[in-house]
Amino acid sequence: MREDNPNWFLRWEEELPSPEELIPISQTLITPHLALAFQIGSPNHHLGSKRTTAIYHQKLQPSATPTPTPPPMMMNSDFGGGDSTDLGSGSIGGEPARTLKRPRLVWTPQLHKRFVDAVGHLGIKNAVPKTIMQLMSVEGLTRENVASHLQKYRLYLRRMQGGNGNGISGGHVIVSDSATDRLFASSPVPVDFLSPEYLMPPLQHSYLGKHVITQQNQVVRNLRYEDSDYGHGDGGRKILKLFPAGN
DNA sequence: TGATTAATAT
DNA sequence: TATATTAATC
Repeated sequence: MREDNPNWFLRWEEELPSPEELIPISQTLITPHLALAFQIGSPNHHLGSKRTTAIYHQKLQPSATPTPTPPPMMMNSDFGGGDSTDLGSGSIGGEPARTLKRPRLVWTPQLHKRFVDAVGHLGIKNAVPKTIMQLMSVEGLTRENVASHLQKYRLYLRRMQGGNGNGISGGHVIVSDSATDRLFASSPVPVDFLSPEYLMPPLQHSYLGKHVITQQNQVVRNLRYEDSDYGHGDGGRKILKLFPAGN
């Protein structure tokens, strides 16, 4: 139990961007499937695609082919060197963003842990999508991904705080059995986020700065795309999966 | 401009 | 169901 150990939080606080947990990415992550998925200019009339908003630059396109042609990707894999995050930048090969859909992100426990760790290290004041995203330093992760996850995460915290059904208000341990909460419950909740000031009042300002990022950009994680039709074989949306370290 | 939230879409 | 997107608002 964590309540018993006054240092439990100190510990996980220190373990944040532990590179050990990150896998030294050094292999190609983009599979032919991926490439295909991205070329989804799609032989199939992408009718109904009202939103062309999702613009995803093709960094996987070695050749300058503005046209949706499925080139066997193969952007060399050895970017395991020191490239940290390029997806966020938006300009890779100088290729302007293409209008491609970003694969749906899967929040694996590992990824979520990173998220929680980042939040814990940032503190209330700085734990906003942008900074969280930056601290997480995961290639391909967008501010929106984080914002969306953060929204859900906050709802989770709130449920717990109020209900007190499973969570422990005063304490720090939160236990939930709801299938929905499994992911969230799997990681310790940053003390800052348990603060009533954070959960209750919609106050926008008035928080004084806490510590800011201690370690920054950890550099990439293992990234990989997977094929699977999420429930309904709908359009055939691809899923982006970030694998746990050591995998 | 970016963050938050709720609603809604996929 | 989980995640994405959008719109309204701060």
